[in-house]
Amino acid sequence: MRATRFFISTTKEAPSEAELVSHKLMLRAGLIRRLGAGLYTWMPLGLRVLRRVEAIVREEMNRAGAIELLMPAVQPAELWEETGRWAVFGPQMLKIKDRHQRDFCFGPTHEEVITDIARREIRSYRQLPVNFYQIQMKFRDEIRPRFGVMRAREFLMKDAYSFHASRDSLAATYQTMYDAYTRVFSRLGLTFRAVAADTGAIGGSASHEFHVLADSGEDLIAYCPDSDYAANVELAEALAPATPRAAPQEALREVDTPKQTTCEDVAALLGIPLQRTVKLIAVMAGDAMVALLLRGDHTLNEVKLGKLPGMADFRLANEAEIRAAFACPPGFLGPVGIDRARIRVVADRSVAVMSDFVCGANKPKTHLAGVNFGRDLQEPDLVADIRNVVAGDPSPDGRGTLSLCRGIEVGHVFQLGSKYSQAMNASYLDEAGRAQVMEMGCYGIGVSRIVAAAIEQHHDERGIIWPPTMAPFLLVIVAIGYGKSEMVKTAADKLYAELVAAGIDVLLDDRDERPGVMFADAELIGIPHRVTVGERGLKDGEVEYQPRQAGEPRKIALDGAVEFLKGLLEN
RNA sequence: CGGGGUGUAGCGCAGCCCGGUAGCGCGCCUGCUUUGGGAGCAGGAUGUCGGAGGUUCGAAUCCUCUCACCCCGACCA
Repeated sequence: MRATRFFISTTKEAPSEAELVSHKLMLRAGLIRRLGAGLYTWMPLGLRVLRRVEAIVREEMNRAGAIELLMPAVQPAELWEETGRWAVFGPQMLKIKDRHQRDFCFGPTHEEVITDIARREIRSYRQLPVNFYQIQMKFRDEIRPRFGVMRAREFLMKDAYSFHASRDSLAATYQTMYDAYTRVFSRLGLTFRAVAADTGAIGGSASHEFHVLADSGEDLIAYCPDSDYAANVELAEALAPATPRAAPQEALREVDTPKQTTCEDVAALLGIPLQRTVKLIAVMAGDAMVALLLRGDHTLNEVKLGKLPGMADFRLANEAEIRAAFACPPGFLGPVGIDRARIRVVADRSVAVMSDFVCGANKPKTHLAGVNFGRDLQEPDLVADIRNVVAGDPSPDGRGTLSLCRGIEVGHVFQLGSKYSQAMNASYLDEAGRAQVMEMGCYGIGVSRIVAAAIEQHHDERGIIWPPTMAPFLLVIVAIGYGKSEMVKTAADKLYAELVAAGIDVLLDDRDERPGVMFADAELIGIPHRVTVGERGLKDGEVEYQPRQAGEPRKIALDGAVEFLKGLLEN
């Protein structure tokens, strides 16, 4: 491709709306342009990258035995009513009406549509297993789209759905997909990690997320450096402390805390570690108030809490509810002396083994110290794991301690089981001629998000550094004075023609720009390899090679340049 | 949805408090010079100041309403 026949639109400054490095660079390099909140045009350069990612995903899906199809982006409401998700998905779904006032949505996902295909097409166990996939635009009306294509409303996704006659078959395809995902992200040159994940509302028995590791990631991942344990913090188990509760040493006493409403402040006032304090979080489960006890240095894990019996629809109590139940404003709540007939107490495992701790006194401007279970208050009604793990916690697999890192979720695989096939009556006849409900798996990859995630991981102060497999061009020829120097034009054209003939995806920068502009653009755009052709070198029969990633520029003979570059790019 | 903020040229911003007919940098156009790291000189074009209403002799500036976007939070297969 010649730059003068392509469309390159770079800027020195990024629009103020961009916060993330990847977002800024994508705008500056002219990969994307914003149309509205969470809506982006993929400009020619960006589209080339997107297509590269798409191609690798497609290759690996095909290799893994998945079969491509393409489903409608717009889906009728009736299908979603069959599974009950028309209501469940709620405002995240873009609902639209046609001219007959019939309800549709712009598909946020395609379980219903594919299950409808399966129940119509698959009648016999002989047709199973089968794995369909598509690469298509999805729309989810995110509460707050942000970070450019990282969390856009319209985004490109690869979604695959497998159907099985048995759980074993599902598990086998799940593993095949897991392996295929590993290949995809490896080929894309990303540093990633597969982590155990919460199955959430979609249900199912097993689930892994694939995360590109980056400090800007929205997800927190707990992993064990000494083993292969890795899990989303939403899921990572905080083991019960190994040491039993110590016997009380201190007497119960009140302490004045005139302005201290947080565990941090109270601990600082008393000069004790934060780990000696207990905080009470009041939540409502239906009409009943539940008091959650967490150590001062821990935070509530809402996913874990929601899985406890009767807590599925919990919410934080508001101030009026708190005052009614505790006769005390928030900031001084504690578990001592409360009406246990009306308020259930759920303690985190780490709190259950504490003694002589500090907590609110249910009295304004007052806390209690030297508090002990059994002596000063009843034991908790329930002891459970309801906190987020922190770095240094023991790994749930018993091998070392956990570390935390951030990740960008770019893939997710689920064993769905029969949730959708049951609801939509997708069945087949088994060998004995009996109708059986199919087992299902689903497997997603955020194709457009990968582009942003890759930039988060691969950039420097000058711009993007594409992994070669997803670069819009593998190599750029910067021709200095192309329009002025016959010598440069001749050499650059010849080199370009020979590289094109060799099947190398090369960009010839034949614009009438100053060298600095062309260098800066090549670096911003992130093309992995650069060859500079100028009169200065040509006089000695040389051109200059410079990798984007790192390393010194080196002079190479013009004569052997094509062979040199071919050899270089084959590695 | 709650809290905070911003809308002025293609992009980044100043001007607003204190009303007087809109400016800077980058980019863009023309010419000359320049050509191995975002050129120099000279000339030039570009704005319904987000929208509507109001106050005023006069509104980018003050008031009311409204829309859009951004940030924080809640939410999230």
